[in-house]
Amino acid sequence: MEKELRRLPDSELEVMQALWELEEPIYRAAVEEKLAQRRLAVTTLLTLLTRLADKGFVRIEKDGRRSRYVPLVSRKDYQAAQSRRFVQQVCGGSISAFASALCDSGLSRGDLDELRRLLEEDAL
Amino acid sequence: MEKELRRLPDSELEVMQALWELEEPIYRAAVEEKLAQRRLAVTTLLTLLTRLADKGFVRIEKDGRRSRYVPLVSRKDYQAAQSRRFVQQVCGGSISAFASALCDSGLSRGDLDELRRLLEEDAL
DNA sequence: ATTTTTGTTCTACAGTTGTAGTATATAAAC
DNA sequence: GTTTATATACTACAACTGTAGAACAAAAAT
Repeated sequence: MEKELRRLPDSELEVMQALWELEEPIYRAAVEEKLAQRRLAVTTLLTLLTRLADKGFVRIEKDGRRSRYVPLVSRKDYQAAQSRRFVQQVCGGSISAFASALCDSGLSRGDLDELRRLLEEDAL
Repeated sequence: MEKELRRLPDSELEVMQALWELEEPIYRAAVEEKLAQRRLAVTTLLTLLTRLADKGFVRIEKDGRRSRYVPLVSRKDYQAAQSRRFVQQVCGGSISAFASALCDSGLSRGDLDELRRLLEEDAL
């Protein structure tokens, strides 16, 4: 959980999100379908998958003419690493700044309450 | 508070952080000093300030040969906007995912408790 | 007045990101 | 076996980012 995962660019993150939601084995077609609303050219998607592999987020396994895409970083680890980065970089490590930011972020009162409740639960 | 502020690249954000910590009027020398540990070439800093101006985050006012740099976006607004973006983009809008991410983020127990307390306070 | 310093603007350039066309290999259909 | 459809790899390219040297203007020093 303590890995220093680099922040992914938006387009690559979207692809990772798709991978995280799919069940292995994952082939290109499934990713494409999951990202249907994006309307990416097939080659664009393949480029992004290759870049994710270059960065160590995905392993590409050949399976005949096709490829299987295996996520190497878990969603959980990525989210945890980026949360840390966010508090550090955007809020200068200040928890109070972070709390105010959340309160002003446009999250609903309900969301904020839920967050508080979840933090409480976890504290036990 | 509801502005859609674009995410700044790391280097530009660092400069903004410096601007937010300084008191106006802000001249280049002060920013340079605040960022002393970065050891940027003067021209690099000036490039970043210009780019921030292009993006509407800073206004540059001529004062003889020198320039004053006036932040146009408040730290608070930026942090709020980026918090929203973070929950949406990284956590897919899921508060529970966000809460777990925070718990796994390496923030200390104390920090998490403080965050919960601050959210509670604000809820009143 | 000339040299030196200082402050900014221009130009530059490699690496990253967003996006996709072209080429190539191979499997499927005829 | 030749045509056709697929899947991936290679190439491309503009915009953005990180970083800074070169050019230029003006003020300060001599």
